[in-house]
Amino acid sequence: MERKLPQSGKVRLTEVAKLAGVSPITASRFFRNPNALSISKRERVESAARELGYVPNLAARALASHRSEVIGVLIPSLTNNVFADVLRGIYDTSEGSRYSIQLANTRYSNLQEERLLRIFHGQKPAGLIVTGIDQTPEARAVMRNMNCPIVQIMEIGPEPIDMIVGLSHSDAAFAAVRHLLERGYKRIGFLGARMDPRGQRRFDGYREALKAADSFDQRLVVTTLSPSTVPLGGILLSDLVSRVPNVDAVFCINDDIALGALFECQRRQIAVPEQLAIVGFNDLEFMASAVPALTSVRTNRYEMGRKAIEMLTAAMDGKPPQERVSDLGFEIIVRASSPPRRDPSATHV
Amino acid sequence: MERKLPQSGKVRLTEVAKLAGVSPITASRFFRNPNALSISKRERVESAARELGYVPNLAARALASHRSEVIGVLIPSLTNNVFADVLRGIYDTSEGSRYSIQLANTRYSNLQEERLLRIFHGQKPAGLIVTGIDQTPEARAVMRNMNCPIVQIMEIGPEPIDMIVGLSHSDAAFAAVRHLLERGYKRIGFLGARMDPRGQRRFDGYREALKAADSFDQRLVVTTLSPSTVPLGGILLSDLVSRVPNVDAVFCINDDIALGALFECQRRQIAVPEQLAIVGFNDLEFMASAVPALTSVRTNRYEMGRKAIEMLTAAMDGKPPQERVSDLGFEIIVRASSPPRRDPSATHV
DNA sequence: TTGTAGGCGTTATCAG
DNA sequence: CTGATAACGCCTACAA
Repeated sequence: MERKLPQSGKVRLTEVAKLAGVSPITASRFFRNPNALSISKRERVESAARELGYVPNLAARALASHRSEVIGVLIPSLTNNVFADVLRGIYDTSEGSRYSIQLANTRYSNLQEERLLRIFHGQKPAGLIVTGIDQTPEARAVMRNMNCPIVQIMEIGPEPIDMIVGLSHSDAAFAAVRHLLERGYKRIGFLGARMDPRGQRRFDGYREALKAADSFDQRLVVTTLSPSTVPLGGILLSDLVSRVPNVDAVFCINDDIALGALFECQRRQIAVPEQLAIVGFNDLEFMASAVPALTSVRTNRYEMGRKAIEMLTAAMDGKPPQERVSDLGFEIIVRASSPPRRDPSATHV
Repeated sequence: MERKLPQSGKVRLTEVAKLAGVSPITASRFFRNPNALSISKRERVESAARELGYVPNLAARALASHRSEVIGVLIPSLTNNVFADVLRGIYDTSEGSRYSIQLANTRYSNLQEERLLRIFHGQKPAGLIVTGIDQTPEARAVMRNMNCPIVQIMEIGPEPIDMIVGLSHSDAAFAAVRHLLERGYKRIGFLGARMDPRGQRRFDGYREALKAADSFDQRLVVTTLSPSTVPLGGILLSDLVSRVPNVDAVFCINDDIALGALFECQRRQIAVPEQLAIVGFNDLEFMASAVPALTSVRTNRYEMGRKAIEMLTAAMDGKPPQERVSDLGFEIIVRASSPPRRDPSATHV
């Protein structure tokens, strides 16, 4: 019985081997580990493959070897700039390797994440990158079954599934709020949207910093579950100033909210930073351009993606792990929106 | 000879078929075309699959069927917000289908594009999405060899490779500049960065509109090949006003440049829109929030991604093409940054 | 360093 | 509508 599929001059490993005068398995080895071949055969296979224009059939390879050369990547949003940078790091770094990226969007939903994880599970990926540390127990169970290296990205936390690279969002937020406190601000508001787990932990850092200074006040906290957008920053700021007119600084959960807050101040003729200081989070490029330039917390997002792929490929290639936890830290980038406060009641310096 | 690979309770189609009391091929049909089965068998296979937690092996499927269920997507940038929206449309829409997305980043390089296309070629994708209409002849040759439906996105133009969805960037820019002319602006500058093919065509639209009004002046054009960023918008604006101090409006190649230009005006105390009108391109969310709110050209980016997948899946599923060219158009969103000009020399209306 | 043998899980084909 | 049979192209395991 003949198969009728048009084989369109398909070149298989067998053809390459025949032309090179070696057995198929030798040719196969050439593509996976050239160094295992004698130099003469290596060269013969190489030129034969080139001559025939051989392209390996990845499906056959995956079927026979029980593993694909796919790295699954789960992120919660495609729209958020923050992930664009991480993705760039991931794609740039994986491009050199033999692995390809399979991206999926959880839309900030744990259920979606579980579902996607199950799909990935069926594809036997060589490695996996997941966002954050808040996977459900079910999701963690699926991952443990996947039998491949896994890197959690964006933040660090206790009990990593396997490897983890990121920063402590609560520490970063704590430091940002300390910066405001040290510069003399007293009534520091919090503008939060989306309030995903990382946002929650930024809020935790904010609260802890203020509690330590005995300045925490629930009325200063304005949050919503809606996705972060620039316009929303304006709405949140409006809310805050109507509730606490004498607020003197705001810590925004991210830069989009901060920009929206700045615009709202411009609209309301609230002088920034004289009447209100603003601090954002992530340090997107526009923060330096704004008028006034906006203080923010710089996170190493590109680096996070790069590092995740490096850790993963090292593990997939069987190299001993150098480190399972990589804290990429953060940096408070101080700009004009949060100068030392000129407190009328303070002595002149 | 036994294989030693731990099969870890792997559930195959055979197991499902056995439990359902049908032949493997019948079970196989269930997953591809349930309607070809009698209702009773359909139900038996379904419950058996569910009970066993069966997940199809995509590699085996691809090997046996000679086609992968992968849609290759080539975009020039991961950082640019514009593509994030398109990607969201692509991922959202493909999620329901049986196709998965393979994303690759050309980094605005034709050579990268060719290289990636060759890689995709080897993977026999079920469909392909490429950005723009400026593929090299070599790239076009590779694509023709791929023997799968192809959709070009972002813009429409002559000689589509297969299908195409987008808008005319020159028409859109022309309309934006016409808007300024009609509102009485005389010296309309152009701020351009990156200057990729779509940027070039926006410039073409700008130039044509001004030439038609006999107002084109090369000194009003400030461009750079550097990637677009908000800070760059400020630099370009500085350049423009130092060259043509009495410029009364700027058309910016995109919204990032427009925002940077606005910030620079704030810094230089140039009143917007009284002294200078600003128009951007893409209508990102922040345009409506800015102070003043910025006029822009809305493009249907999410819809572009959605439509591309729809056209592709229809073609891949063998449906007759409804349309090979889909012009999604654009809309000038007029905001406070480009009001009718109060020309001192004009009569009062 | 190289080769032999057999199977990975699915689907195409054709016959009922 | 259903089933028997034979691939799909490559790789693992083992032996030499």
